[in-house]
Amino acid sequence: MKNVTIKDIAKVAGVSYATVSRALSGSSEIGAETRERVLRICREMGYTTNYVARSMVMRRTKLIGLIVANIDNPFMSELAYHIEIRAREQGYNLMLCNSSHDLELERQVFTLLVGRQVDGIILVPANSDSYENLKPYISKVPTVFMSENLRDLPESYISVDNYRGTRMGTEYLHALGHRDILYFGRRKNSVTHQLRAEGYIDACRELNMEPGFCNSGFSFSSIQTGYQLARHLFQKPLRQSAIFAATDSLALGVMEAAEEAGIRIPEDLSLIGFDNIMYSGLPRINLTTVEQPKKTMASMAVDVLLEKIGDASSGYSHRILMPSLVERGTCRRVGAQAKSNE
Amino acid sequence: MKNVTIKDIAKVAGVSYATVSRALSGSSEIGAETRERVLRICREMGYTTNYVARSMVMRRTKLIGLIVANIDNPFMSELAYHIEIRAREQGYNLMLCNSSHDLELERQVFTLLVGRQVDGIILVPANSDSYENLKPYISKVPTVFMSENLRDLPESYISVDNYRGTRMGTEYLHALGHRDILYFGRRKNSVTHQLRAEGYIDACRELNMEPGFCNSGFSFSSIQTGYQLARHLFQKPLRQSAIFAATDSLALGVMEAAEEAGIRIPEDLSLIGFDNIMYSGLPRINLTTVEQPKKTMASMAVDVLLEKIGDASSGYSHRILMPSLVERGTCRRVGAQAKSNE
DNA sequence: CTGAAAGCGCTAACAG
DNA sequence: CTGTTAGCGCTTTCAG
Repeated sequence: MKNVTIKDIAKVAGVSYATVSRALSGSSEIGAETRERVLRICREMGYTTNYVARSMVMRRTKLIGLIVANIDNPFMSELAYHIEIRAREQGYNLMLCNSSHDLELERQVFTLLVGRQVDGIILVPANSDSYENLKPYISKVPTVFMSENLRDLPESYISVDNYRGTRMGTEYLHALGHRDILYFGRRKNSVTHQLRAEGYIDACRELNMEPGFCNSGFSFSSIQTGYQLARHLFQKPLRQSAIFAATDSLALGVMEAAEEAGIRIPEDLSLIGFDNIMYSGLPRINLTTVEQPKKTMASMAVDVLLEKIGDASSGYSHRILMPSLVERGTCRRVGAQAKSNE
Repeated sequence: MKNVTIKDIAKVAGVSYATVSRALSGSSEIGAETRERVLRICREMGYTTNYVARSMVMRRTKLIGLIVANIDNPFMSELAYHIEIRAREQGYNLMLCNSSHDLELERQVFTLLVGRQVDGIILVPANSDSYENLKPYISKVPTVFMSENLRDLPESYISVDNYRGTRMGTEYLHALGHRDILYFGRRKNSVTHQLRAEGYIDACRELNMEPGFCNSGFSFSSIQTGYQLARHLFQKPLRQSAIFAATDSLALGVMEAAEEAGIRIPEDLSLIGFDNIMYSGLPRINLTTVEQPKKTMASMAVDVLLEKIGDASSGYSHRILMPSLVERGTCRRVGAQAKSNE
């Protein structure tokens, strides 16, 4: 199991181990024949660089810490997939941690990652308190936030334009003839969610509709949450002809409850989500939704982070990407009179 | 950005830095008052252990490499989730890599992880050639394979009893009155898939049914693959009354194609899958399937790996877990005459 | 162009 | 109980 080191190969090559290091690093200050010979011996002896030792002296690890609330969540695992690939392209590897939506745990893994000497951290925060929660530690390592919008906080983040997203969705529903739309799953402790709600509200105002809400409090979005909430909601007949769910997961929960309550989608009720997770494109689900450009967000997060790693004195940047509407099968055109009937 | 080291705190505490190390490691050979004082100073100065340096001398990193074909796949991200949590409980962190179902890439990231000095590797292989592919490198680091069954190869793996799984499913379908079942998506380069096919075949034999196949060649399972294959299949009227899909993803593809072809599930066709990915429990999907106990598999993989790390001379172990049937809504009871009609 | 030597931050003998 | 010292494997001046 003993790995062959630079010294071992120096010995058989009959050179100093500094020379081996030079050959390996492609340094110019080394003779071509020596380089070839050393490299050949490396290959023959199956040498592999010890990155731990290298990191020690180079004072960088080429490691990025990735903290997600829950990798077993389609939105985050899709991000993680693209982040890993992009990072590796750039010579970085990923150290993955789940915060399990827990601020305490999030802080714990953050400091742990710092102790591991990661060169930077990409974070999909547990909630809007994450920034405050991590503030004392963030100065220790280049960090970029993802998905959660930090408004004008002095830290880099990548986010979609959530406000525009819900505006677009609301306008789409309006164009389809809906005049009474329920915003479902408004969440408290998330700026992202607040912005989504604001986009919806403003669109309603401009289109002369009355905003209406079904709040989810502090619980983060999941199919479960959506289901519970919707089940309660469907106990009384619903005035609205459409539901705008704050996330696709929530929308999926709505679907489940609707099924149970005998409410047909889209015949009786139109439904639109936000995120465009993979589930949503499934046959029978076919959820109309507002898409977040996850692959772009992922590469951008890596790029912004590497920039920051490269130049510690650089400032911070906020990148807001445009969402887009994905029309599928859960929204139905309703007549002008649909509003008064429903 | 300069981190405070053991030396810095030794200086202000007025002790040697070995003493600081002792205080930190909770060594017994140190005075209680000294320990307290040192620890207090550590806290005050915001000291954090440099794990890279520690790894260097301890010759272990407390890092586990996790290679999955594609983290953006519900089966694997669920495994990853549980693996990460279990590993962290045991003081290990995860280095995550995607092989993207590519043997060449898989080898690349494997050696990369070895160079990173991970203490062990958990691998969800790209296909059945992974073992051969990685053979020269596996000796360098404790490794456990997951999900793919290695038969009697001398390497540790965790797998579900795939043979029993399809047997169970087939018997279930038979008990529901089905007498002609199509096995869908039989794959070539995977022992796991071969075992699933065998379980189906043997069950058919014993129950006096004629096995029938729709093969997927070498392409790994995905909704796409299932859809393409099923679309082709549904061009001619189907003799069978039920389809056993080799994986849930494939089954989802079947659903999509069935929808398009106007075939109702389960009214016209019963469908059963394998894996029980999260998608399958979704409203409207509600896929009957054979479940793999993913959380158990994940903890077990970590435990087996740590055992191996702890005792390099220990042998290998094959752990085969029992699958279970999850009855949902895609299989329908058919009359005794259903067979002759369909 | 190549060798010698210092040192990254930490642990672990070995002395005292 | 505490200090001294020698590395872990590698990169990087600094001499030659």
